[in-house]
Amino acid sequence: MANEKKINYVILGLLSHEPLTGYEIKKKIDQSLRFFWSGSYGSIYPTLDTLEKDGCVEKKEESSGRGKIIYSITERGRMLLKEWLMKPVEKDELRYETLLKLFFGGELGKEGVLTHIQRFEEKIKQELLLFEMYAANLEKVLDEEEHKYYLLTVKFGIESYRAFLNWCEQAKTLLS
Amino acid sequence: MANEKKINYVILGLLSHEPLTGYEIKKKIDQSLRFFWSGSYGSIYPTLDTLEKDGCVEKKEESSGRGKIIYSITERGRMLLKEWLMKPVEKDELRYETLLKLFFGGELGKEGVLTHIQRFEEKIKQELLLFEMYAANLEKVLDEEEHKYYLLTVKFGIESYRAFLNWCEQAKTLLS
DNA sequence: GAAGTCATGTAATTGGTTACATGATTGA
DNA sequence: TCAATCATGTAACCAATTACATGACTTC
Repeated sequence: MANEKKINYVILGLLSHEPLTGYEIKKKIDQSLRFFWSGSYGSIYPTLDTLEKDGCVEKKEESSGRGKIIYSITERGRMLLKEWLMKPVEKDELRYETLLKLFFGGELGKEGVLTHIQRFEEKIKQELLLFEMYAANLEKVLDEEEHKYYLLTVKFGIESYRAFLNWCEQAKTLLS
Repeated sequence: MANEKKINYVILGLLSHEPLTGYEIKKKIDQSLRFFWSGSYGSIYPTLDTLEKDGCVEKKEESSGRGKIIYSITERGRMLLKEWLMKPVEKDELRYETLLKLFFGGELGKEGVLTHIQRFEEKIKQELLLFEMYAANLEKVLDEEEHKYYLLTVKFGIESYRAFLNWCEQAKTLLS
């Protein structure tokens, strides 16, 4: 596992919780990590292959049923995951097209800018509701240690999105 | 300008304010857009080329001095920029390695997680100070219309970063 | 005259995504 | 039986970044 691309660690991290198929890994990413990470089949399946060749994961083909391929993490995989987890973070990146369009608002005009803010606000409100539901569910099962860490990331989403909504109000005032 | 990659519009947007060289475009991105966008020479110079071939920008080579190539936007470029600005936003994306590492905190352990939170907090505090300076400067020159839109994006940064710091406190409490 | 910045550009690589192909299983 | 979902995989593409190469101008 010479290369350091993050999808390696996303997969190892998810497998460190429980054995999963490629398909299930994709679902976990879309459900639990979607706020701060993404990944496609086109990166997941090939990465599972190389992780197996490098002895970081083991595969087990179901003999009955659909013949699913269930991957689990090896000791070596767990070690490499831990090593990466301890390293300082390299990059936290925000890429908001909304802000890009607002920055060029002089060309777009006030009405157009307000439309973007409106759309943004609605999307954030919806997402926030979901996050608040996740958080409420996680709070109920905090006895399990890992849930604490999931909750941490959900709370990050909640705090951020509340701030975004707060900003929407400010922005509308500033423009009116 | 058949393809829709965003760097096209970043450049057109910056040139809609004033004529610039490729080098200056890079600086503007790093200074004013860095919170929500990025771009490298390897994408800027080739894009300027194709934008010129498509009649969206015009170049003017300085005869004296260093022979800088100064680009300015054409009417066609301005039109295409406006068209894009009016379209709904396609993607607002956050990619925070910090949150990824926290999500796998079960494997890393409490101390490790706290270290990441600490590092994150320090970085955000520094950035926030800068944003607050920018905002203060912009508030002084709000008579110029475009500054309002710059301020909007800076304020987004400020609100977000304050929320992040608030989350850091919550997180530390939750873990202790 | 050396270091730093200004300035333009390119080749190789990266870290993916998208779209497609294929087929089994499940539930209405 | 038919749509939806489960499940695996690949080929082509893409929007960049990184690292390098080159050289002029400025400032100490």
